[in-house]
Amino acid sequence: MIPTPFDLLPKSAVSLLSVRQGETLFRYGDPTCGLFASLNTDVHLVRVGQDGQSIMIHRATPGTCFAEASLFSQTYHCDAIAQGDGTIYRIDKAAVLRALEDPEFATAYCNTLALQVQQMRHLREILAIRSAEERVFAGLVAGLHVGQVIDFAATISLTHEATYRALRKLVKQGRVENPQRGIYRLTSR
Amino acid sequence: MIPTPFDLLPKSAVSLLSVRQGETLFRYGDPTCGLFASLNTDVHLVRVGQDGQSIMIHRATPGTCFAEASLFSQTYHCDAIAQGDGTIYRIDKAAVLRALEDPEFATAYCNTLALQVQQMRHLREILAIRSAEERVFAGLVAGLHVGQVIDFAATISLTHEATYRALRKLVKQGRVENPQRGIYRLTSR
DNA sequence: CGTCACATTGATGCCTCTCAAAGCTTGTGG
DNA sequence: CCACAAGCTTTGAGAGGCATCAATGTGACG
Repeated sequence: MIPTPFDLLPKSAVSLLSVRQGETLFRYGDPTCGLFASLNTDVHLVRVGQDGQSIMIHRATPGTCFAEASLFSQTYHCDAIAQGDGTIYRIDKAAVLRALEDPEFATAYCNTLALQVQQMRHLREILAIRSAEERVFAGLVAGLHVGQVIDFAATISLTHEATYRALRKLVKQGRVENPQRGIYRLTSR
Repeated sequence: MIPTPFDLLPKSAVSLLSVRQGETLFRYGDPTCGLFASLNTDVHLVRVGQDGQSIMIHRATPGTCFAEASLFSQTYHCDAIAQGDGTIYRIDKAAVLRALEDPEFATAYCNTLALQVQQMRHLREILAIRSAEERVFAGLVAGLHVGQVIDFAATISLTHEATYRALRKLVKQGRVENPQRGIYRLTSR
């Protein structure tokens, strides 16, 4: 149920949290107790700017881990807010640090982290694309999940209006198909 | 000389490469032989798009590692091109995988990777800022090194002209100081 | 002293953001 | 079963800002 490296941990290391939409898992400055993995809801990691505006720095999706850096830090560096009702795994910090003694776990975890770095670099590449049309297309090529178009737009840092217009252009060009209202996918697959 | 975790490796795991500007360290699809750390020159990781345009996906700076994901992959997923003459460390893939058996190394390396993920998320936050002025300021706050303004502009995905104009505005506001031509830093530090 | 790369500033146009409104779908309660 | 609300989807009009093209200034280096 939990993604790759953490099924190697003892059961006691993992605890289940039931959360409701809008609930805060941790706040900036809280002492770290571990990292998290969501089962079935998005969790937004946001940082509150000087003028009170919240900026999303990560959109954790079901099946992915977040707050990994907390393992090596004394406090959390952002706020985590559940985007819906659901279940979230909390993985104990001390247990993970202990498990790193096990080569199999250590290797698997490094693999996970290295892949994440690679993915973030890919996202960075996409964000560097100026044209909304090409950015949306690159996002689709990257395999980003287009569930709610609004969330997809936030992931690639466009307004949802610009994203809709870009999607429409891509559909007209035949590069993207739109089988249902609100459903988009690459052509020929 | 090499950043944190890798001084734990045996000397034989690290080899030095002398490179010249424009030289390619590896290409997309090459079988992986290890990861790299540059001593004194930038290395650009670029991916070549369908229309032949090269897109920078990472700007490795002196003292940082790159191509970590190659440890767990059979081939490289981008091209690496040295931006100047200099020396680059190549760290043997097999040696690192072996070193992960050592808990001390494994923990240190996970720490490095987790921090990198955190930094990438921070960069992602910066790239999401629409206003050039605020984006430049956020880049400075993040501690991004403003050596060549042109490179700094590329890092935050702005044209260098927009970056110069934003810097000028920030200087006028007193948020940034410009002690010398081409040198910018935050005020009061 | 000439070349070259970076730094800096100017003018223009396009593209995306912003604000606005209407269509579509789902769910809820009367 | 209908009405209404709420949220996503879609499209429109206008404005501001960044990209783009262009030119000049400046310093380093041979």
